Amino acid sequence: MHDFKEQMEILCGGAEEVLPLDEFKVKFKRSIDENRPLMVKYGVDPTSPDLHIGHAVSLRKLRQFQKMGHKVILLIGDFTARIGDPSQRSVTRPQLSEDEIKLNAKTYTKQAFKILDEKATIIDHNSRWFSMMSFEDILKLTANFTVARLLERDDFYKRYQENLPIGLHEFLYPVMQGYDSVMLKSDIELGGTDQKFNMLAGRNLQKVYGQKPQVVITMPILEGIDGIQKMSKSLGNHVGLTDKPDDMFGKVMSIPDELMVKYFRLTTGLSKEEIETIKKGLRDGSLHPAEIKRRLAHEIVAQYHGSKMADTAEKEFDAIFKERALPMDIPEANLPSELFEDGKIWIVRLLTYIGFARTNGEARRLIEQGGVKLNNELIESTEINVAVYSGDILQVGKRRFAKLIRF
RNA sequence: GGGGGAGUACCCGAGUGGCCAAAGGGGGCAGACUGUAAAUCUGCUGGCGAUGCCUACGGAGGUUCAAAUCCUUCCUCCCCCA
Repeated sequence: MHDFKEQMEILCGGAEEVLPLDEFKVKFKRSIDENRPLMVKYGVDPTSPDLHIGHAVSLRKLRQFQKMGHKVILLIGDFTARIGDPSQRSVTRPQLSEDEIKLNAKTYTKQAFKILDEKATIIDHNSRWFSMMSFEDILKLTANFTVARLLERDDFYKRYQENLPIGLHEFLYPVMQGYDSVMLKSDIELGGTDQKFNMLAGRNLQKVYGQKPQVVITMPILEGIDGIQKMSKSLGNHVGLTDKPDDMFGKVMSIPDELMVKYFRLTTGLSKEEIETIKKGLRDGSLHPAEIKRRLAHEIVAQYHGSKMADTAEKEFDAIFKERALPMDIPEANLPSELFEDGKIWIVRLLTYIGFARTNGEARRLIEQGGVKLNNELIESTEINVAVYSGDILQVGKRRFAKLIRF
């Protein structure tokens, strides 16, 4: 076992903020002295079950706690999800049914246990208390907050300043999240920096209810592979925990260079020193960015698929992008014979039929821009009919391939 | 309850009678380059087997030779005052 200082360092490493730090030290010390595990709360939104390496940032931190003998409470926000959170934008989120939520939560936990230790994890649901509350209970609860206080949250503050709408129920989210902490008597709550205000609300409420306030640990938000917006499935810039090794490798390779160090810090198990070396090497040019990025990709893939699969993914990546070879598995596209006339098919029709272009217009554009190859030969005209034999390879752009099968 | 503002393509957003399939940006796609699907640069970005036709500026009507633009009406959203 590491000593106290070392443990603290590990637990705080990569975190954006620990609020307040000395309280954390005290709690942590006492937990060791009394041999009593800390209860670390982590709230989960069961609306989108697919986890990505952005979620993994927090999950990995939780795992560190578990490794030191502490417990994680995975709180499924099933109550909130049932109401649907329309915060921001006008997009009304579909309200989820209880069954859907259950299913999502199940997928979620299954994926989370790729990182977390199931034995040291307690799963709970906030419907357990919220569904029992009366309006009177709610009023009593909300009386612990003032509007001025809630307006401190910078998201609310900004919207208020800019005359943008703030839904009343949105005001209640921090209240609810805080109440979760009361019900769970959590010692620590972990979450993204975007959760800071809500988590701090938990501290206030716990004090009101005579509990020792939780320590709040915020984790940085990981940008997606576009390097700009936060990683999210709906933005399509995510690296999913269940992505195939090849995809995972490729996606990581496409992050902007500037993000590499952050990714190392938040998504891999590399030590502080190793990361420092990388950082320096990149700065003085002694390390090649492409090499570093492939190491990053390898590290990440290895975590979820094992290092053997990571090796294969790396080789595959080289084959396609360095040597411009064909990938190993090319999806097959079946072409029924009625598509053909005299053994030939209009190239535009072929592209749309396979799904490489949504419309004929799009297919024409691809051809005009020199992005379409049949058996490695550039298609130069939109007005030709091509003969197709089983096993022929159709390629669009650099990375879309199909093996054509006639039947 | 009263007053005001807005709704344009995947998103943001310009356009106040014809030159509008609609500026600009973002995103997406393709090409070049290379170190990768980074960065940068260039091009494309409603549909149709296509020098034309069709569909489109919240919905429905109307005025006009001609409507994103003017009128009527409905819907939706927002703000301010009370």
